[in-house]
Amino acid sequence: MGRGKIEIKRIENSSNRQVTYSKRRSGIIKKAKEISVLCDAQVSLIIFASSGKMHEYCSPSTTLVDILDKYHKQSGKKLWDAKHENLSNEIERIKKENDSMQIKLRHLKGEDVTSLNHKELMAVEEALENGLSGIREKKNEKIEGMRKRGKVLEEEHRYLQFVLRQQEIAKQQQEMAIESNVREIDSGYQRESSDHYTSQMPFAFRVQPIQPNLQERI
Amino acid sequence: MGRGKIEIKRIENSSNRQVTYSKRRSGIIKKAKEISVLCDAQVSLIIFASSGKMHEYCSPSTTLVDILDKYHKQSGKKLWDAKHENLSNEIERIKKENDSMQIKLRHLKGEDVTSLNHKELMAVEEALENGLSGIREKKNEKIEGMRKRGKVLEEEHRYLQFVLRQQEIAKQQQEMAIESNVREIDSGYQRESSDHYTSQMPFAFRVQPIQPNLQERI
DNA sequence: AACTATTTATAAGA
DNA sequence: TTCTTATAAATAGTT
Repeated sequence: MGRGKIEIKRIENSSNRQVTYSKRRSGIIKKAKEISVLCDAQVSLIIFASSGKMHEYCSPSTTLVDILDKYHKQSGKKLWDAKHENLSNEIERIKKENDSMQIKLRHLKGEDVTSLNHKELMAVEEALENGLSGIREKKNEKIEGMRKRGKVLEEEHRYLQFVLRQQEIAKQQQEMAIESNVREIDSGYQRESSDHYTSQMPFAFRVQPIQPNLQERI
Repeated sequence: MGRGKIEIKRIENSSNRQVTYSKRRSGIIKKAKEISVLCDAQVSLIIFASSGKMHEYCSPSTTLVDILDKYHKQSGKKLWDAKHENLSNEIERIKKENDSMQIKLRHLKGEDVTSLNHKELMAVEEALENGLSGIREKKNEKIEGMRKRGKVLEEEHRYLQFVLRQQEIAKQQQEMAIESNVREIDSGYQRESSDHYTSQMPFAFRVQPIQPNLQERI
């Protein structure tokens, strides 16, 4: 279409080729826009000149990624590399896993069980019973543990009170001893008294009386 | 270019649009071929009709992947990576969902509950109890349903036996009647006997005795 | 799917 | 390059 007909073969004259490229490029992009609008089509057009310069057109209703995604689905050709495919597969796999877990959870909540047959109902019931007995066992263990720890705390409390009392007594005795020294008289009372209190200390606390990390196990 | 000028806007008439699409599609693909050959250009053209059908053209000297690779390098736009990132994010999201469900399921099975505090234990226990009572309710409903259907079947069974017996009796009576006719004597026995059996038929079965769609409700 | 009157694209020239 | 214009090509409406 022009002053003369041309054969469709490479234009050897470089500047002619350049001019024709420029003209036809804008022509084809115009056509792409038109078919997009007129016919509700989604078009992706990418053109590289031999110089390496790129031009593109993409329908306004979509994106290149979107079109390539569709292309991928329809043609089956792998554009996205193996890595991509793997990711897609993994998503598929995880989604399935997800769905089945969701169903299980629902069943365990007693939802959506109308579709289950008797055998399946029994299985769910058994699972719930097992779970419940397990949970109750654990709970009881905890309660028992707390009870025991309560006792231990009580004993520790008693021990601490004992130590405190002992320290107070020691202090008093020291003061008394100082008084004695000041007066430079009397002795034999101090040691006897100390022995008395030490023998009152519960045996269990003479080695490592305080439980470490007590809080963390509650 | 045609019998009349057209405005470049969506063609509302569906079949017109379809025809125009077809014509212009081949036109634009021809143009793509021509610019490829004439100007040594590399062209990728992907068109989706609104119907979803795809057509593509790619210069013979290259491939779509190649062009997209170049596109990627020149435009700096991430085609691959964006897609890749999206997929990765989705996997991440779904995995998290997955994990939390898995933990819930474990807890409901009574596993891994050591890490739970007392309040959480109580919550799990309550969920199990609720589920269990729900399941048991459903199960009992089913059992009750089965019991009822069992009764219906029993009654039907009795009815069928009754009908069968009645038919046998009728047959016998017919035979007796024939014998009577042959001998040309006796009468008054037949009718009495028939009335006797009809009165034995359970009242409930005199209208619509058989339940329809019995299987479907099991 | 073919036809054809027109419009549109563009090759060559300025 | 860009503009012009003669002509080829594309295509809208029709059959």
